[in-house]
Amino acid sequence: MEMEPTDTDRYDPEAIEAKWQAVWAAEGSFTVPNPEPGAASEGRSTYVLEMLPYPSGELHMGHVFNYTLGDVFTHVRRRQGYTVLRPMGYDAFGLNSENAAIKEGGHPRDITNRNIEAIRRQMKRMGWAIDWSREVSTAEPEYYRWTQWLFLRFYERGLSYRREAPVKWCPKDQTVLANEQVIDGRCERCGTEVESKSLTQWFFKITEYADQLLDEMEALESWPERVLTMQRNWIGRSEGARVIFTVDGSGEELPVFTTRPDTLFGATFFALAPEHPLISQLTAGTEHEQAVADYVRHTAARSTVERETKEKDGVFTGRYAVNPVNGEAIPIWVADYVLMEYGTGAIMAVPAHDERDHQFAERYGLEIRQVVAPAGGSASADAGAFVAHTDDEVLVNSGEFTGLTAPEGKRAITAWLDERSVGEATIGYRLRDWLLSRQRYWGCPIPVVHCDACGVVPVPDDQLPVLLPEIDDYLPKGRSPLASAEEWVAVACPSCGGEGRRETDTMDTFVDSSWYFLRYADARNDDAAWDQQIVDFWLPVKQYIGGIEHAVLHLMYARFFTKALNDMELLGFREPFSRLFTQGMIYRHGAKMSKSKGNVVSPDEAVERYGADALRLYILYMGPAEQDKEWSDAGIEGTARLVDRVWRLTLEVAARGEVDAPADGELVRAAHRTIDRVSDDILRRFQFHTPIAALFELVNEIYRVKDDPSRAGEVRVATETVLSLIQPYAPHVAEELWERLGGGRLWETAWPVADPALVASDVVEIAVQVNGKLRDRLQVPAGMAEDELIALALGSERVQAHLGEGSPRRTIVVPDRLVNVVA
RNA sequence: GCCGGGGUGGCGGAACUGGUCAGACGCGGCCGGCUUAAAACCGGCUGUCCUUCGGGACAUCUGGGUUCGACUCCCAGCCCCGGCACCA
Repeated sequence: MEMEPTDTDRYDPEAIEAKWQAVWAAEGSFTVPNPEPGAASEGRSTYVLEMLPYPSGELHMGHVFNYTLGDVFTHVRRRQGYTVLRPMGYDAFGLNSENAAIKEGGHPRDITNRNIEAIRRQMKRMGWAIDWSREVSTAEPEYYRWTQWLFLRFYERGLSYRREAPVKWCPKDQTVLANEQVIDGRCERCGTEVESKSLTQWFFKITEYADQLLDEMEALESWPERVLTMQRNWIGRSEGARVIFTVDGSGEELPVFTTRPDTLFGATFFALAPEHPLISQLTAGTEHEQAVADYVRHTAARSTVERETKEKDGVFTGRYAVNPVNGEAIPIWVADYVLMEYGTGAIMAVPAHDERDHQFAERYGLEIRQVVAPAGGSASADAGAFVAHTDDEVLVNSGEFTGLTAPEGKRAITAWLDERSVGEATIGYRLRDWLLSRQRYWGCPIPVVHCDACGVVPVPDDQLPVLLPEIDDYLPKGRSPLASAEEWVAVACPSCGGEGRRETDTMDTFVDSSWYFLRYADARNDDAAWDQQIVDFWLPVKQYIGGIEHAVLHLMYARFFTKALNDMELLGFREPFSRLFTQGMIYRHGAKMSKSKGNVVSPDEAVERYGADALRLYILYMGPAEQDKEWSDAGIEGTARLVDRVWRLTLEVAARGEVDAPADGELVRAAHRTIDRVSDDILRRFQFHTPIAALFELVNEIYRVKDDPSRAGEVRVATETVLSLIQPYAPHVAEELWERLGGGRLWETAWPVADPALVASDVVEIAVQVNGKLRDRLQVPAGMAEDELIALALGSERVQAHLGEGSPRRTIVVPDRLVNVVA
């Protein structure tokens, strides 16, 4: 008679997950102590880090993916005997959280704290092995005190400064944005078209590190090529020359930047950006003054997007610039395709060799003079700008430089200019300084005081933190809401004691997240941002995991911070993240999961339905971690089935107790091969989906023979292997079943190592090919000699059938793998 | 335009340094078992075409090439994705 299954026999994820989560919490299982002073960071300690979440809502599947990936890696490393620092925190300040608060109606602090609680609960429900003793929130004074302290260190070194500059303004968010936060002329967060304004703002001098950010990429292991490319593109280094033209008549200098000094003899006009400060002076009192002023005004009224898309236009100033290389005076125009932000805001225009200059010259009938020609060719009739450049092109119509190749010409002309102090080799960058101030409430206050007598005065370290004042009306209104906290703003000048006013702008959230990975190492330090010995022990982060969307923003800012702090001798390393892994995004029904599209599957929903373990397995099984993936509701049922199969299998094995059957055989060999595959995939290849396929295979194999009593010993060994290998992916069910099998704490056991003798097989299958086509397969003992293999292969009937008459011309043997007979 | 990454069944993908019918594993589909029945579960089949059922031919975006042997290497092209872009 079949017995009714009892409750403890049925797989109940909710109950066992709650049980083990409680055990881990009670025992502080994943808490990692700081090292003893003087401990070397070499050897068996490591730092695994995933990008911290914004608490602007609940966790979504992208987070589940990110943190499960890190969790699997962490478990394996810990079981290999490594001490793994694996902390968690919340990027709690900033537009994300503040906008969430505005939407929900409430104070940002309350909404943020509520979201943090929800996220923490979700994280615990997923069973991630996090060291909760190091949890930080960037919006707490214990944290942002040190953000302010760091700002002051940058300020002391001239790496943060204030200046008036044209800046990008988001009219919806009512705040300025960093260049990195403007995508296609729109606000990165809300998609609103940004405007241009001239404002006095705070900047970090990241441009000073442009070359180091490029050159020190060499030190980065296994950063994805696309991330490095994006950073290179963003920094936009280009080598060229600074050439000093002069205003005809006044002699005033008009420097330009060009990457093509070899085309200097082809400059037929000169152009200034409409914002160029010299324009009014050049035209003052001339007949052109009115027309030029009108043009400048018109251009200013155009949006950035309009200016970029319409046909280039401009206006003549009536003045001329003198070309230093030949003394020629060329007309100075004002043209809207010249950008004030790049180079010097002025260009020498070479219509024959630049597409844009060519268009402009055509439109206004300006001279086009070819000075570079293809090798062996000569100056051709005008047929558009000749911009192709290969190294064998030669200079023509270029005075004493005629006949040189283009690269030679570049060097020679630059050297000629340099000798006469009218130019020099120089490098241009696309990268601009990082605009860090924001006219919003929910951020870290900038710790300076403005004093009429003393100017900008830093708040002394011992007066930190400058607490963010509690105000009711925090809504953005164009100037910082902090300005309305009058009692807070009014403060004695730390320098002279006179009347001072606090800075009312707050910092960009990316400042908070540019150093959080340092704080984790020494999260509870009340005396310093960190103890350098401790930070140097854990860091750099050995494995960083996060979304591709931070390829330029966060990842470049954090690199900049680390380099600057290293230069201040606060850190012993120059790159924060040795290895980086960027995960793909999760889609459903072909679109990114989002509330507005109604295609969201919440982690809570999936956990309730299938359990955290099935979700953890599925999220990693979907496909290669670095690619975008499509969520499938049916797909998760596959891994839920796997968990259930393992559950039923183990209970059967446990019910049998000890068995007499031998604990070796083909199934044990299969188990050892699986150990090899799983370890190699995770540790060497950083691949997380194929190990699950390997586990599916092993479980399938066990199921095929599990009812054969003579194999009960093998079945037990293989089942234990499955539990051990699945533990990083499905820690709750693995732990529960391990306990039921009579084991101790599975998460504390050593990660299994395959026995090489069991991985290798004594019988191998040899492929026999004729002319590269497979015709037969032979089972032979491993290590068979080549001539024996050839003899066997030639003896095969199938081979003979395809060989026909005559003897083979050649045979190729790959030991233990194949024989190829060439007829 | 410049830079980077890709293109494999109905779908997600596997094949790691060129070497066993390319397509593991999962999803979906088909068939069978169990069941009064259904679900669940268990087992089998599932690239295309031909077949005398032994097998054979074709097949990893397209076209060439290297090689005994190519998803993998080389050349040319097409397509998709990402970054940068009036950047001088």
